[in-house]
Amino acid sequence: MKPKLNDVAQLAGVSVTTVSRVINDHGYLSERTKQKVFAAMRELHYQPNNMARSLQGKNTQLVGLIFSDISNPFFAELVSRIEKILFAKNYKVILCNSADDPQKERDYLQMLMANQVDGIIAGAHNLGIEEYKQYGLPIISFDRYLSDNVPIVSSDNFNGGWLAAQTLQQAGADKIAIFTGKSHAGSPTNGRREGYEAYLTQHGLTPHVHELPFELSPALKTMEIRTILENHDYNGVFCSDDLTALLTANVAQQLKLTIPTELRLVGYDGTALIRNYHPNLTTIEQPLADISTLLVSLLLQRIADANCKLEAKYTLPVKLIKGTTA
Amino acid sequence: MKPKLNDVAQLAGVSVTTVSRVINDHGYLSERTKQKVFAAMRELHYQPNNMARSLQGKNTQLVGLIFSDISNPFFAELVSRIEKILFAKNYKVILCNSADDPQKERDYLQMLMANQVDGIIAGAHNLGIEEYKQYGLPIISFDRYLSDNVPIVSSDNFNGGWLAAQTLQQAGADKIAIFTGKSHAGSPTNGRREGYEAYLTQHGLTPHVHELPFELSPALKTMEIRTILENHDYNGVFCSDDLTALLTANVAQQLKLTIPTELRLVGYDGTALIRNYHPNLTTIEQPLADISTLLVSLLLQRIADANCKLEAKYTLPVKLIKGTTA
DNA sequence: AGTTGTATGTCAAACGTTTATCATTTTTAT
DNA sequence: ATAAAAATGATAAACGTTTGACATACAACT
Repeated sequence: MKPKLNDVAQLAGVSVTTVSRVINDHGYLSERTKQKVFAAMRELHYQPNNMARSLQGKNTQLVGLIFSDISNPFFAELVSRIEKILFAKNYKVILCNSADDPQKERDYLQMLMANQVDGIIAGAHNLGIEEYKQYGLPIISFDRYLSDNVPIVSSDNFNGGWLAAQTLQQAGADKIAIFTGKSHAGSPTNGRREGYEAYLTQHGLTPHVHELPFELSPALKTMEIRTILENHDYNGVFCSDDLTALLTANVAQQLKLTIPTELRLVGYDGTALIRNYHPNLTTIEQPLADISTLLVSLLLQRIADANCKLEAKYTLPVKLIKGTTA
Repeated sequence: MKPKLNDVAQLAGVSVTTVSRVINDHGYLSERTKQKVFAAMRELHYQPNNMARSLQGKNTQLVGLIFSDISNPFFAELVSRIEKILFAKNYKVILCNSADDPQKERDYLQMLMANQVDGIIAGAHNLGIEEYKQYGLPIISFDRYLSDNVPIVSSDNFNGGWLAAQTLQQAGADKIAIFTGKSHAGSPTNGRREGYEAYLTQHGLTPHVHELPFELSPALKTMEIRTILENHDYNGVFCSDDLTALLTANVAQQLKLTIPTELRLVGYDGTALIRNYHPNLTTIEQPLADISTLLVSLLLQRIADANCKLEAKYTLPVKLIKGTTA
């Protein structure tokens, strides 16, 4: 069987109390006993049982991460960063792919509660989850409204949309469309569209909004995009995420539209993946490092003090990544 | 405070024993009491404390996932799939990004032990982790040798390399290089190189092996590739992963090498991401769905019966995805 | 009538750890 | 030598749940 506190105590020739004191650095302890105990722990490969510890009242040092799907590179990078930061602070991460399914999201919430997580970072795309309120658990949200007392961290979507439109115009485009996700209240892509629209109308251009349902498969999305590009003579397109921008670039190639002379293209997100493997793509970069750091930092504050006052919304600046597509 | 078993019992007007019986479906129970208890649980938003349950002997239903870095799309997709399958089977996932750092990997192992996970699926890239042996925990490995009693699931790397070489030759290439990771014993990319070499030598061609250190940044890798392509007149390149293939394609474009007429290109992995967003890339697809299913299935077998006999190695077939680059 | 099966209850031990209390011993300082 | 401080131990309660032992009650069969 696995070694337990008692076994360590026996091997070290001390009492359980002392071993526990050593582990928790509690009360008076001589250097000599500490060493004896550590030696015994090493020899037995002893690992304190976290279940028992947290039953006692200790934190579980577990954090739940709810995102729609980490096979999306944007979330993959975000989750990867968050995990790294949390691990460095001695927290572990329980991963939840909600797949944008409200029921799954609810199930995940239940499960995380049952596992006594110390807090949750959520960045899924569903809305109307009333449940987030009732659990008196520290929660921080990424780029999405969950409930009144849940702080939101996001990048400056409005300015991002504005910047994208500006970039397209300054690159010579004057018939500029936006390809974005279905807009429901609270969705982050709304801000991007609004920024885009604001820039265009302020500069005497007409916005052309095309909503591509988020859940569409890439193949279907490609078809839609092809139809759109064939039936309008846009010379500039702002895609509200980089993956859609890639699809658009593919379609442009099929249609023999040269980029950027005939069609200018701007994406959104600017993950490391895109910057590294598609350096040509002009895009709006979300500051993923800062976002991750802030998300974690806010969560830990809430965990340390459940009532600590936090802002309702934290907006981080975006950055234009100038490629060759616009 | 959070509701506990006792509160549910009081509200339902039954004993704690009965509530516990309902939850665990244990012993005789009338439909009426069951309903009463469920109603009370719902009303209180009761969630059994998993810490207490597992202390008492129940499984934690937690599985540790150790991968080098999920910001790599290949691992992102793999982890995403594994998580989905496990969630459907009522398991939760603790995510570990080992970053190919043996010390981090050791720390993660310790942590997972401390959290009483029921098992581990590991697909990191380090070797020589003796620790995997001593923990008497069900472990399944993806594409990597860990220890004698740890079953390995992998795709048919040798055949993949063979197929890639064959595809390049049949597309008209006769000076065919391979860009692969540093080869250390046990690394999966070795098989791919061996398959490539075997095909070439058997067909009277000379293998040209270029090892690009795995940890090189994409920018440095790009420089390396550029140097290589400038100094040799290869007309076919097999990259042992798709991301390197993308870099190679970028470099080819810079050097005005047309693909596939002047340079033929084959990648490896064939994630959904690549298939969806780079449908042109000819690549060798690893069966990620089958791999995930098998990894989980083997792990659950081991969890159910720690001594169940499993094969040392499970090799799944790969598939050529014919694009336009070779 | 007695037997059996079903349904519930009471009680207490157990899981592995933490922590408080009280007691005791050893060390150090004066 | 004496007091104070430091180091350890023994004991037990607590965390929330499961589970077994045992008791009781009521129904439905013979």
